[in-house]
Amino acid sequence: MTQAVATTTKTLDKTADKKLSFKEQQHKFREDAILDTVNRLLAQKGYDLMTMDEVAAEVGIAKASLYKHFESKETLAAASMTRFIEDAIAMARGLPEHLSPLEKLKSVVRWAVRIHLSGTMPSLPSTRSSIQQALLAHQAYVQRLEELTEILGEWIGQSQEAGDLSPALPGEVVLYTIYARSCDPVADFLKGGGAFSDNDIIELVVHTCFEGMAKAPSCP
Amino acid sequence: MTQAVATTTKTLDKTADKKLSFKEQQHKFREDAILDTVNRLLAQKGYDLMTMDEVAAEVGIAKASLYKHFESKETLAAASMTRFIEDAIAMARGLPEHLSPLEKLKSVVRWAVRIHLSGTMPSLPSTRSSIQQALLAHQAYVQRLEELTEILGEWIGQSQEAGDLSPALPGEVVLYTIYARSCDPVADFLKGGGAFSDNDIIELVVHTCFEGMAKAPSCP
DNA sequence: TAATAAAAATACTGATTAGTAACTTTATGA
DNA sequence: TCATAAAGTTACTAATCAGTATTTTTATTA
Repeated sequence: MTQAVATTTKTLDKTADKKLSFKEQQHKFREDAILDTVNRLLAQKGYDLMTMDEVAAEVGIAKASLYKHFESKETLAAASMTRFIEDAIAMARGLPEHLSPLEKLKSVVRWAVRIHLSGTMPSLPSTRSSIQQALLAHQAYVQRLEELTEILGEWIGQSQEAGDLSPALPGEVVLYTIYARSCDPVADFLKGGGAFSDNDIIELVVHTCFEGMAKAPSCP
Repeated sequence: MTQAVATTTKTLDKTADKKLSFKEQQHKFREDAILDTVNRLLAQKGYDLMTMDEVAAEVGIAKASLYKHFESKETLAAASMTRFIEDAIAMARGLPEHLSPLEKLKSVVRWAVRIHLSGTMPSLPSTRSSIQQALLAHQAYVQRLEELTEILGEWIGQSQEAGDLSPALPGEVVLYTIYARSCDPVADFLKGGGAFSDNDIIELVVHTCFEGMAKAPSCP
């Protein structure tokens, strides 16, 4: 695993190690295919309802083969989550420099909600899932999450100093709120209603997240 | 079931039918005890991870006895949810008349977040739970939910007309957002952090819900 | 107090599912 | 071409859990 995370998947990466010949490339390719499927299944049904048989069937391999790649269901889900956070970090780092910290934060939420709406965000439903706790034992995941948190934390501080974000709100509140809005069930409900396009939904979620629902008091 | 829903539980209701002698009273009492337990377990672990053996054990009865009261796990969860919505309706109807519609909406969110924080909100984690869909087949639940939705819908319309809520936001967006904020995982995270009291958390959630996180532009 | 009916407990069934042991195929390199 | 090692497959195990058939207890009424 020579990194090469970046966008979403299927990186062939011919440049670096030529050693990754065939077998190893194929291995990595399949591993990415597995993670893609897991992302989708986690998004659709959540950890508890996702079965290893199902994952194997959708990828088109035998269940036992799954265990040649990942040692347990827990590890598999953790890998899926980790890759997602890595994508988020890459996205955040790739944001244009000229954007204000607040605009950067909004961009992250937009990006996440779009993925959520596409049905490929491996977000474990809510706090209460058998995995949520176990996840904290997975070093790679925790490390990436901390990395992302640091990036966002910086922007939050800057936004508050710049007077774009309410300085009265504790940083953790802003951070958790941004994370929570990124997989907000409101987006699902609105999508289910069918009255709005994905873009509409994204802007509605971002707007209520940052501007709230109350009407801004008009200046006299 | 002569209604008698009201607050939380254990209504003995000696006034009405004297016919409810002992056995029947005991029956209803136990049913309420079961639902209390289910509320707590649903809040803690969610539908999929809650087992009928566990419910029985916590109530202090045998599993088979559970099935004398509720015909299936699904029915049991639906009953729990239904009672909760009934409580919400009673709460909403009991709000002081003098409050503005916006204040009433905020009060509902406050009430719900407080219950959520107390660990007794039977909210099924997110959209992806095996029960969420099945729930829509339960008449009583759907009916109560519609009733609550109508009450809140009215207040939302009034708030928008009064210029308290942004008229640009579609009513459904406001409604779904209020429902979602009522079981917002942000509250759990903040509680887990330990830095805030329940009252702090409630006000933070209500504030970000209605006023957002952006700093209100100062009037020149 | 005896008869009876409701409710509770014991002890099962059958289905599902994470994980594995043993065997087979396939690509690599000598 | 043949030995080998990795990856794949089939066919299992063991555990968990919703739901139930049967027996036992408890409470009410005659």
